[in-house]
Amino acid sequence: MAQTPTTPVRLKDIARDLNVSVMTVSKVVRNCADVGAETRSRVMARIKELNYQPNWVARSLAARRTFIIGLIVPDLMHSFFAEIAKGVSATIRPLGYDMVICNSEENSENEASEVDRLLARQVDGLLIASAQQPGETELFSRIDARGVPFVLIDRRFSESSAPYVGADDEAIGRMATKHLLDRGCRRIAHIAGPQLAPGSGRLKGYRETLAAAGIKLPDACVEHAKDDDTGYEAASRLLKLTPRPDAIFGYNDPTAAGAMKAILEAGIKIPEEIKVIGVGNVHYSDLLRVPLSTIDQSSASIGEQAADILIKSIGGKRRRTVKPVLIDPVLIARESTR
Amino acid sequence: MAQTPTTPVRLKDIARDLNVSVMTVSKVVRNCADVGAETRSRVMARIKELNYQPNWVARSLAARRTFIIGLIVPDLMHSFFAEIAKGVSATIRPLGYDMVICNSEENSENEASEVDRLLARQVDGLLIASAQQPGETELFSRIDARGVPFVLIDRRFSESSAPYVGADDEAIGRMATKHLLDRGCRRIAHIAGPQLAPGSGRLKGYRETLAAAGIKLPDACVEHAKDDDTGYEAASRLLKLTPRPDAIFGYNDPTAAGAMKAILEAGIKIPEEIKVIGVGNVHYSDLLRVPLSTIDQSSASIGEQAADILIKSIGGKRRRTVKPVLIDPVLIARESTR
DNA sequence: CTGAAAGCGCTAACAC
DNA sequence: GTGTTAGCGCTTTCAG
Repeated sequence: MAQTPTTPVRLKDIARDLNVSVMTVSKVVRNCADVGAETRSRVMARIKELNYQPNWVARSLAARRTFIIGLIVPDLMHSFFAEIAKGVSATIRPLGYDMVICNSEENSENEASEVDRLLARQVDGLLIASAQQPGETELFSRIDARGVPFVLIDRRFSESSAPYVGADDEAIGRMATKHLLDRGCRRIAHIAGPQLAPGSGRLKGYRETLAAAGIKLPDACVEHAKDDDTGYEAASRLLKLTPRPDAIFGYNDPTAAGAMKAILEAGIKIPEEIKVIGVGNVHYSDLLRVPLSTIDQSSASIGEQAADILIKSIGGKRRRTVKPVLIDPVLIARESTR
Repeated sequence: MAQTPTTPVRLKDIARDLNVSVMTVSKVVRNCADVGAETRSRVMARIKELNYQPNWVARSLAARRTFIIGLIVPDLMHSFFAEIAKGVSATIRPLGYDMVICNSEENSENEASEVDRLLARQVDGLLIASAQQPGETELFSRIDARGVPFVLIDRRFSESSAPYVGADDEAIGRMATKHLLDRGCRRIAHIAGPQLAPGSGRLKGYRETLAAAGIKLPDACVEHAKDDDTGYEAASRLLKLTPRPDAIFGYNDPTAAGAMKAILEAGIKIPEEIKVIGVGNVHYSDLLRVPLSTIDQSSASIGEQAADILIKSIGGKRRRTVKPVLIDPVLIARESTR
């Protein structure tokens, strides 16, 4: 069991055994073309035999490339970010990259120090769902100055020229609201999220759609949730309005689920008396007493596409400005808006 | 914005500027004691001025330590593992470690290749929620042979002498079952999970507790869920038994939530006619139509303690065998077992 | 096709 | 206290 640690095999060892130079072995390992067929197979044989594994730290230092990319998210527990992480990982792994994940805890200073750590580790690129204040792009300039490519995800900063990949939040807002209109609702309340890109985009889409339909609602029809857990209270307040809303659009699923809870507790029927829709298609939406209609934002796809753009700009020249990628939302209609 | 990439400052640059040796600067950076007070402050000043950041790749190569630990989980989307990851991260970050996360997709070969990658990256240690077949410990021996410390989490392999940290699954099974007994239930059905450590531990605890209470139930009272999403079907089958169960214990929350859905759809009342309990305390348990009672397994704490043991065995000598750490479960009683 | 020379940026060990 | 000598294990560059 606990045998004495084995010193890993090095290029040098193989070279010595075979009476060739370290260079030759290195070339075989990296699949360079300019190696004689016979030499190559002798080397390959020995490599298998000794189960040689390149030391990536040494390789990274010499090649000035780590094949590591950094991912910074505000909170891994949020299934949205976990799914992005999964999408990123699935995209980069086959290309030989690994990913180090950092949590900023939704705090801009943590984020900055994570960025510094990652840069010190010489990551080849960065993916950031940023917790910087809107408009605050000093951190991004710093990364730029280092010449390390990065892609912003989920939270957009139009002041930075960095590529951006995220859900199309305005489209989400429009889609949810339109769906509710199509179902015959007219007094559509909204529980809005924090004033970051996603929350305000969805709110904007909601307002536009109502306006386009010629519907005017009192300001009280929009509640603001600080937090994922405040859907319940927000909905409780909305239920006291007269006339009562006939629909509630929650800026994400937890909020909408909280709203559903408040509604059902008040003895009001979903979807007959109030329809409810959320955003995110979290995996339990379907398990709620009334399965929750939702807008799917294809989180995995956000991770995949962001990773894709990043990888390309790593290999490539100075990055040409990439147009923001807005992922199209998909409506998942379930019982709560039947 | 897109200014030309700046070459990072090196120890050498500072040394040259100040007419001291690279070593001296290195010592200041690492806070070694043996540096003159004045020299030190001159160096420090220049470090700030130039915003010097050590190159961790070079440092890792020279010091033969990366301060990176690898975490391998079957699925990041599972909030249980995401929470573990968060706990790990929170524990190691302040100590200067970073974490690279790999997904095995619940596949033993993926896991093995991830382990190899991580070893090639010279990680200082490994945390593994393993997808190896029960009893299959060849992979672990390989890691041992390399002398890299690792800690097993969630899935236990008693054949390996590696430290283990996980929930106390038998205690979980006992606690859930006992709670149901205390509530007056007698025909307690169980939806069991896959035959890995957690699933079978919970099943065992369930059986023991029933036996201790002198209750004998037909085999049909235990259904097996392949998958998190099969709670619904499993419960549907259980509901057809006569006499009908008066309680269902799901091996995790998604399963229990699926069961709740089936029960409510059948027009049966929770908790009056059937009580339901799950495991995991996922964050939405509370949002279900009937808030779900559950056993909390303190996932973050699993990550923290595992990371703790790992870090200690990195610094330390050959590891002394560590007793398995079983985290005590906590009962969260909600409406579904009132 | 093969290999020698020259590092990558940093640290360990030991002199001075 | 400070600096020297040697690398860590690999790749780049460029001769042969």
